[in-house]
Amino acid sequence: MPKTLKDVAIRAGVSRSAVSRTFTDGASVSDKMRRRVLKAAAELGYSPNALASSLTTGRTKLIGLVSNNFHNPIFLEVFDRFTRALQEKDLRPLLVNLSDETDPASSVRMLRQYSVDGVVVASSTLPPGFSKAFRDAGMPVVHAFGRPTSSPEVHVVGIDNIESGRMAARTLIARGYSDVGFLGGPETATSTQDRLHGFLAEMANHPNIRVRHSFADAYSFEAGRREMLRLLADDPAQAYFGGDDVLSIGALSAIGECNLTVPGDIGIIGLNDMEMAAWQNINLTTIRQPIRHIVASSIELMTEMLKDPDRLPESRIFACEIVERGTLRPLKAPEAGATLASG
Amino acid sequence: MPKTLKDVAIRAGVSRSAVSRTFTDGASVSDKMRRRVLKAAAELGYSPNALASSLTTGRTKLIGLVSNNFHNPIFLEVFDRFTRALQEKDLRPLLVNLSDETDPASSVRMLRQYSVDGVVVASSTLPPGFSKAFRDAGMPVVHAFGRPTSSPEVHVVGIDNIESGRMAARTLIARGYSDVGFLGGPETATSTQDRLHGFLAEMANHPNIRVRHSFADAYSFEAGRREMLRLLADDPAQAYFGGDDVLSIGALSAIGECNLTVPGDIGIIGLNDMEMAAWQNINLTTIRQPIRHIVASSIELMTEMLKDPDRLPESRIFACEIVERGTLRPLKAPEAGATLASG
DNA sequence: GAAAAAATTGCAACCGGTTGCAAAAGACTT
DNA sequence: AAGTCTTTTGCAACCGGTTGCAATTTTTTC
Repeated sequence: MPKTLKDVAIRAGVSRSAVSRTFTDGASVSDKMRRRVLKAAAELGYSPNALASSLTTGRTKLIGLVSNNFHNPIFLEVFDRFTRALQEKDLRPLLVNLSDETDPASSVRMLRQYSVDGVVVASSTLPPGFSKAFRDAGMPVVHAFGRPTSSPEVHVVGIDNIESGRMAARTLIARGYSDVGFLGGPETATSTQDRLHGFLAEMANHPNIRVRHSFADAYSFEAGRREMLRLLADDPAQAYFGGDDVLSIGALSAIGECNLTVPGDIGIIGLNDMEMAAWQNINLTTIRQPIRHIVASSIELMTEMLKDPDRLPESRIFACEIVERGTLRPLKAPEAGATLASG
Repeated sequence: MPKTLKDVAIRAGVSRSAVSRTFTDGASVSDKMRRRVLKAAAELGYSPNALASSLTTGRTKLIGLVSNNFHNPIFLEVFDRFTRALQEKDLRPLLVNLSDETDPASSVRMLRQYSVDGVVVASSTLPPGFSKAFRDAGMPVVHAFGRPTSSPEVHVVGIDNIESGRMAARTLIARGYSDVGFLGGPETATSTQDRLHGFLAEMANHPNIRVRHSFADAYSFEAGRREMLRLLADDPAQAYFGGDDVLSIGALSAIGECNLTVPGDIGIIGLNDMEMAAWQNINLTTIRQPIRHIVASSIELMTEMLKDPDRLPESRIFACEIVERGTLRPLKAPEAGATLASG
């Protein structure tokens, strides 16, 4: 049913090469020829078959978009941005849902069968083994929201989780809390570990502050709520650094359910700054992860890789910033500056 | 770099056809041959190129997953379910983000270039013109979350919005509200129109109940909040049927900001039953849209279409159900049954 | 054990494009 | 107008598979 190169060639009375050339830019075609071909093509409603051309060119313009985060609303925004950015560059996202996949092998096969030009892994919880498996299969890989290291094995774009842990700590310190908690996401996630590490490191400078930590078993509302209920049942801290925003919102719910107030009885600071955090009935103080930049930078890295596949892996680290809302007690003006400066 | 059919054929010392046949099921190959080929393939790490084979078979196993709803958290669940269901059937979702697209032409071209086997349109707000454009380009189409009609032009799977409007109305009536409002999504969306229609139709049976309606300009938190703030500023109704859950949560926020209580001062019923609706600090009474079934049914319809492209378009309508939570005043036991029965 | 039927295999053409190469056509010189 | 240099064009081979057909092998039948 769909028209082919040949149909157009016949109709225009020219060779198939001529038609092919008018549709590949940079090819040598006279203006007269081009017009003639385009006319015939328009009459037939022809559009070239990208898959067929990929056979000879070796490029499909297909990019695997791989994730296992289909429950954290922040990833809807991530997908939105990724798909738009890819489309703008004339690339097509082939979505791969790794939600309950533990073995990279089958996803590698899947993506190889479709000869994707590259793979964007968008996940804060997928182990690095996945990205490496894709790379080992010879595909350019960018791991967005991954764990940047000084000698990355694949391109990684993300935030400095250690620093964001410190940032949370400094924020709590500046507000004069003397008994704080780290309410992390899954203990095994590297992001959790790094944030905890930074948090504790910063707190170590303040021996008079009591610090404890515990973990929820997922970056989810319910996990955050459950863990907070547990904490509230037995001598809670004054303020917590929640693993991420959804988890923190779960914690807020738990606090509300126990008829305690925020920030009066308990303070919370999250991480992500998802849309919901700004909702007036949530109004979560949080650390903003610059999603826009992370996505843009990942795509940029990917297009670079497409040009030069041998590019050395690189980590791109973005700074986070505190977004002040209503779930922490206000700064105490005088000491605050001093404390921050010392951090 | 990746191995080809030919490599395997040479290594196994057989013809290319033999290799091809061992990888296409239903083809005639002896056991001995198959083992021999598989061995060679394994040694080389060969996996067939799906795109190349699509050239001759005419099937890419690529399904366009088209949506413009990248801001409503409910769609993350929708994408999750769709991608998993497709993967299970050995189909691959090619994601197309139509967020600011108004003209179907370019998306049709995009999908045709990749010879997708079919298109799933997942959207409650895309005009039917899009689905038709895909169909006219010769692709099997299923419009999920679309507007079912009695003589659909493409397959449509969704809920009966008129009936859900009635359902909301009956629910409010049963709770004895005498002054109710319809707080719709964008006025132009067919889903909004249908729900309003059903809502008003049911209310027409109860002339003693005061009814008004207005519209938010999007299915979003902020739109819902803004419209509710406007309503609260000037003689609000006792209870509202919100366009969907996000919008209703926005309305809840507005109510809270005005220091009014729910359901004491104002009642709200939403639609969707998104995950968040169940969060304890939201606890929204709502009408559940059976996403699971809608997705499953859409995929089922799609696979049917792949077998028989000439299948006549069909509407599949799923029933919704009320999910009782905390944003409406409780049922009044005696009259309630009677009122419901009369609806 | 030979003939007939069934199953397996390879050949070669094809799917819808691209591209190196040589021939043809145009543009420029003188 | 002939010769040279560019540009444009078509031919034909190729990309990585599939498949109809005929040849070959295996199995069945008597």
